[in-house]
Amino acid sequence: MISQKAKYALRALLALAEAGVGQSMQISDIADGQRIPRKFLEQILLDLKHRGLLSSRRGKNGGYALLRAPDLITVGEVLRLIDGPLAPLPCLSRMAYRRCEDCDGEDDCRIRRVFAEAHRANTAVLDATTLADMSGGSAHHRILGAG
Amino acid sequence: MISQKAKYALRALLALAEAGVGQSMQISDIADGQRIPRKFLEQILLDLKHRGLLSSRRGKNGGYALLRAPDLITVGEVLRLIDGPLAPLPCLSRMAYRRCEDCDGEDDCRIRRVFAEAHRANTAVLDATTLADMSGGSAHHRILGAG
DNA sequence: TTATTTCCTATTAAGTCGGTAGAGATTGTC
DNA sequence: GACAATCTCTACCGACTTAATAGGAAATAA
Ligand code: FES
Ligand code: FES
Repeated sequence: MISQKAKYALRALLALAEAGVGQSMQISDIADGQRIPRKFLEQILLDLKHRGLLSSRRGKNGGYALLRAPDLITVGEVLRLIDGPLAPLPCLSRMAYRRCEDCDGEDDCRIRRVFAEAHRANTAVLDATTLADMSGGSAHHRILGAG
Repeated sequence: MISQKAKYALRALLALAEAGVGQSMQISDIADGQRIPRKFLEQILLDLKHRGLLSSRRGKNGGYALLRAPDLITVGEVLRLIDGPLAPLPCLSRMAYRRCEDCDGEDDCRIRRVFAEAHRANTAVLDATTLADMSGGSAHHRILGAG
């Protein structure tokens, strides 16, 4: 399961994407519109800002805005920012690789082999789908749409 | 990430699969051979027995044995038994469906749509790969091998 | 100067993870 | 029957994560 936090993040980003790349929205507006606890959303947006996905302005007429076009932000990227590694095994993570201490060797590991394939299939979808694809309404996106 | 427990379970089942369907192995033998904490493995095997995957016998010369042929036990099934639902969202789980209370409707939910596809891709692999496939050494198995 | 808004840190309650501990029940052997 | 081996069951533990909530500090606009 993805975390509730990641789900909130995606909904918030989707709202910002639909507002437009330069356009800013305030926390309260997003929280109200998307049914997200306000103070929780504060943390999430702040986090996304620190990680370079959003810009912000304080004070009156402040708010958050996307720093990148929606078709350049993938679901996989957002998920990794919020929930951490997508990989089902530490030895398969690209962002947080860790050797499996209880396995003999990665090349021979039969568990690793099957999960590598499942992981590849999974991330093929998540890393190919952008916020723009999600907004579009159609389930098709870059890779699958072309296939 | 899958849990350490699930990883242990798969390794133990793989050991039992290689011993043969009727053949039994003792907890200690599996624990030693697979580098799994003995008492933890006890719980895992007991759990797998209660869930109908293993048979057991107590007392001297006791042990555990597979109740089904290795080519009839999928990785996906084991994972669901140990870790619970594989689905990335409650509204996508077949074994533990729960409505998403913070979403408007499932048909319109854009988050649901992308994760449904990722989930389908993921489980296509996990539900098609059996213990026998894993033992086989080749990365190919039923569905992918045929495609 | 005041209202508005984001920024930041701390705290919390409940749950999960990866074990450990120890007594009980069953089976085989002498 | 005694005894050892083995699985069975329940409880417990510390560390960590999750989904928030709280409250004040800092910046901005009017
Ligand atoms: S090497 Fe990572 S699961 Fe075996
Ligand atoms: S309906 Fe389940 S994520 Fe929206």
